[in-house]
Amino acid sequence: MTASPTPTAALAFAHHDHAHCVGEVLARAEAASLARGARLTPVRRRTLEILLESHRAMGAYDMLDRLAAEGFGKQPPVAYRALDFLVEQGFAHRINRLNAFTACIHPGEDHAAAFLICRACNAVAEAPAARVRAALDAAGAEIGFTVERATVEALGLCPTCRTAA
Amino acid sequence: MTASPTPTAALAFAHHDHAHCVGEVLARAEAASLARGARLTPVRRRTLEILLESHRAMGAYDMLDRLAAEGFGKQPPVAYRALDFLVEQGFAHRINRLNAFTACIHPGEDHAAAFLICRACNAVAEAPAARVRAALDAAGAEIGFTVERATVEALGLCPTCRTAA
DNA sequence: CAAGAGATGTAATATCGCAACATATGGACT
DNA sequence: AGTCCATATGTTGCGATATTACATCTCTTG
Ligand SMILES: [Zn+2]
Ligand SMILES: [Zn+2]
Ligand SMILES: [Zn+2]
Ligand SMILES: [Zn+2]
Repeated sequence: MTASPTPTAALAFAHHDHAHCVGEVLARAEAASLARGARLTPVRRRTLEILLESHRAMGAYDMLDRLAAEGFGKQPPVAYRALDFLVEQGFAHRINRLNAFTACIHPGEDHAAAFLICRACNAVAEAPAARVRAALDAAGAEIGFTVERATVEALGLCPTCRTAA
Repeated sequence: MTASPTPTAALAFAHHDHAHCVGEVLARAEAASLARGARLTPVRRRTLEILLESHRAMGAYDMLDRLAAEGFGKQPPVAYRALDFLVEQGFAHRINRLNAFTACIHPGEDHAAAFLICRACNAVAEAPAARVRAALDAAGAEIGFTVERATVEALGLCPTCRTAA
């Protein structure tokens, strides 16, 4: 266990000490919740854990199945509310293209993210998108548009699937 | 859903000779269809016209209502198929964030687009996104990811609404 | 004309997401 | 302690979005 680096986008497509990265992110989410007075309740915490463990983008109904199997509520709002909370707190992201959610790899920090979705294996990586965001801000500025929130989702091939093909 | 795209991104948020811009774009789509052997049939053509005339992002079911009222089929696939065709041909774009579709302002050309969505008036502008795309390609390349298709959607304030506020 | 491809239409169903309401839980305050 | 209130959790029911499967029609091509 060297240092304790922020999980990087590259990790999403590679093997790694997953249990460790789950614990790391979860601990950060807990700290951030505490710091800002948000309540990381059992359902919410478990929802984040499941997202982290699956290490993929998950649909709300997939999450609902998991939660229901563990004794939480069985109706859609249970999953949607927990997921919405995580998104609001910056602990998870919504991937519009997939109607799905994915855990954030650096929860609590303010950051622009781009999502790289492998069309072959469905892995989703969260990449830093500061430069993408800057280019988008500039494109908006040219016509007087002020960008507040951005959705950037790329479909393509991850290194592994690219090699395989 | 209330939005509005046009020939240049700047025009999207301003008044202009709309009838002319509709004709212009439609003519280009026709030429492109002819050139590549795609069949711009009556439903498809009418769907594109409606998109252009409405000058907004439209949901599939809104489009279906319009088409049904004009004597075309009344079932969802009628709208979805026509819209899918237009998207495939590059005559329209899907705005994932809105579950809606909008006419492309330069149909047939190969281009990277970013969509600027005003959160106040729901107008949608299609902005050139070559630089955004380049930045995204670079972000992917850093971890060996090959970007094939990108979805870039920004939420913010258009010039008009910004001034009003 | 016959055969096949592609387009259009319908019915039925799958998937995604939310509003409304009831109940429970946990502090804050007498 | 007990009351009050905000928040969270659970439910029913519904609305919006999207697709599959199949029937029909229309072109084109030999
Ligand atoms: Zn993130
Ligand atoms: Zn892959
Ligand atoms: Zn376009
Ligand atoms: Zn506006």
